[in-house]
Amino acid sequence: MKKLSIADIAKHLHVSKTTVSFILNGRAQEKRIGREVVERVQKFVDEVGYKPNPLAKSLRTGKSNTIGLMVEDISNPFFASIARLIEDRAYKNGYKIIYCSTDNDTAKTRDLISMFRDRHVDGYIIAPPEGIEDDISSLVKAGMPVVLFDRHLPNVSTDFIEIDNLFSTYNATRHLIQQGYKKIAYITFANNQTHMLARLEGYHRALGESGYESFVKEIDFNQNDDLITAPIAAFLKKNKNLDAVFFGTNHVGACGLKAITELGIKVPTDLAVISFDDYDVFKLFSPPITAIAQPIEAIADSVITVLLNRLNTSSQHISSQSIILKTDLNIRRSSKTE
Amino acid sequence: MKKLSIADIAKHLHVSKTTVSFILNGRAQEKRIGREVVERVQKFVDEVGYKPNPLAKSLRTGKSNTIGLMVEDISNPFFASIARLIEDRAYKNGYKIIYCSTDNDTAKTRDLISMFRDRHVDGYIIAPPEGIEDDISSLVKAGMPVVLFDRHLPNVSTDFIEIDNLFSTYNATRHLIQQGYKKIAYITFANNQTHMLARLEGYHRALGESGYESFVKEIDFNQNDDLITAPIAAFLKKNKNLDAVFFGTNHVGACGLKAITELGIKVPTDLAVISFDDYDVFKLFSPPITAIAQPIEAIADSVITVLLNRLNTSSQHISSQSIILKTDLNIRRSSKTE
DNA sequence: ATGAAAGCGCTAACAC
DNA sequence: GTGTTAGCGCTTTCAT
Repeated sequence: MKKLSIADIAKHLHVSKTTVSFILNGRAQEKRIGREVVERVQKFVDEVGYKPNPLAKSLRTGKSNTIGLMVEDISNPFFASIARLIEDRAYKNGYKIIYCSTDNDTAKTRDLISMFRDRHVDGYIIAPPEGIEDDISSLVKAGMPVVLFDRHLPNVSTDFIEIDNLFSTYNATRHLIQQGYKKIAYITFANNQTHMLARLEGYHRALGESGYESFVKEIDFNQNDDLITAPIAAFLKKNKNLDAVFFGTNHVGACGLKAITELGIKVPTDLAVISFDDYDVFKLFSPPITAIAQPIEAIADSVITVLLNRLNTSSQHISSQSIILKTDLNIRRSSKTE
Repeated sequence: MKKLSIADIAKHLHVSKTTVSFILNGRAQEKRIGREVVERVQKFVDEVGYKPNPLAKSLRTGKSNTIGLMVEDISNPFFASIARLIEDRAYKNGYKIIYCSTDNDTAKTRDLISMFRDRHVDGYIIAPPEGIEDDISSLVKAGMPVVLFDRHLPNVSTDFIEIDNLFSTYNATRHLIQQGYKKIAYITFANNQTHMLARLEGYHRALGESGYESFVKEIDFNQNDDLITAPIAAFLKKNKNLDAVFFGTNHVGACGLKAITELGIKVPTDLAVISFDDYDVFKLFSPPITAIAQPIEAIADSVITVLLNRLNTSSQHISSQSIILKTDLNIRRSSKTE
């Protein structure tokens, strides 16, 4: 039983392909096609379960009903959760997602973008790595809907969704200070993108207000956890005078806890701990770790809403919009003195 | 600057589309096209960076170079990691992945399969939910390459990759028994699929050999963690006489630890703990949790190798193959008496 | 060894 | 209102 085409339907019903096509695309009314015909076509289509071939449709219309999603690493729970929510919303709106992990690697990302473009994706959702400005710009200039999230590119004018990174770390650092901690270190990935710079800035600002010294340790981004854990352990070992440590991402935080465990450091008596991103590990660690929770649902929702909006209204005249979302500081025992 | 088509190339070079097409598809030799022509075409194509439109190609050939990946939940670290590895390998082989989460929901999965089929995916990688036998069967009968993983469907003859579930739980339960534990509970999702039944069976077999009583608690699969944690907590509260507990999946394990923490149960003094699947949380919990680690890389590798193999050799005469992989029991402090 | 042309299944401009 | 038809960009048969 071969799959039937619109031509088969038309022939069987003794009407033309056009008529069927119009009806299927909901333009029957607009084209003033007779009720009776519309019903006959609808009925038959339902009966045989005919579905237009999306490939042919895409070739003809130039739209693929596909969204390209590029995250840092799909196996990172933060990105995986967001991907999950975006996926749901996209499918509900008739779009499918093709995704890939950039590893924060510019060259890889460039390849991936060109692959997406070859595949004729209709829109892009990207957590961009450094140095990818030009590629994104040319995408935008070509009229492609592009929504950035998690971070943005200052010189590229396109939609983006971010959280209030600066306030988040500022607020969390203030919390540590209020708890009486004075020697607060900040451990993070070496990264000069908006989100990480803002986080660092929030930390510095809070310390500055209290006239405290800052201790920053930057780790190179890496897929291998040992290469993250080891430098953290070394740093903590060398700086025994610290009384608190702030981890800049969930990944750094998880590796940091590994280092702390290995070194036998007691939390919070020896060292208070806060991490960016909330994560199973932080809730279950003993003591539970104070963490900055990003509003995953709200992020995913905003991202897809903004993108679908662009996709549907072909209106280029909406200039780019940015949405900044709030985070929650979940205070747990790792950062409390009493 | 419009994207050029094969016709543009042909016109520019004063050859026919056919010639260009043959050269691009590496059939120059076979078609005995002159070296000189081949080189000219190659050079020009490289120069202008021409890429054939995959949509048109797909429409014509019926192949989409797309693999459909269906997992239980892409935000589960186990599936996310596997997806990540499969993604890498697939891209390297010119395939793209479109994925979705089934939530172990048969109706949803059915819809998703039909969507994938409409999209003309070339092959399927599926962690199937219960009750989906017929749909998978008809896929297989239609000649589609389908690789199942994590679990399989006994009545469907297609390739699958699994781990040795029965031995894994048997072995881990034996370990608990050797450590002197006698009242060992097994907490798992209510599920009648091959992998979960085998795990349960391994547990029972080990207990049976020692003549110990079994205590099984089944939890309904759910997206909401609280609805998993609560019944576990209730179970543990009601059965204070237990001296060890075995969690059947990483998700149950993580929620179980939450329950244990909330109840203030001391591990392993009050209760020894083992979980299926290894996971950050288990390594960092204090004490670290003994866990059965699945060979993620090997699973992903086998899955994609088997599928690519099917995809390339159009040989239907390879009857279905199954691969069973070994797990590692990572013994940690949560299950040791001394 | 190379080219003309058919056709994959669909949409939409244009004719009637 | 409905039908005819020309493509979208590619592969491949068949003729030369």
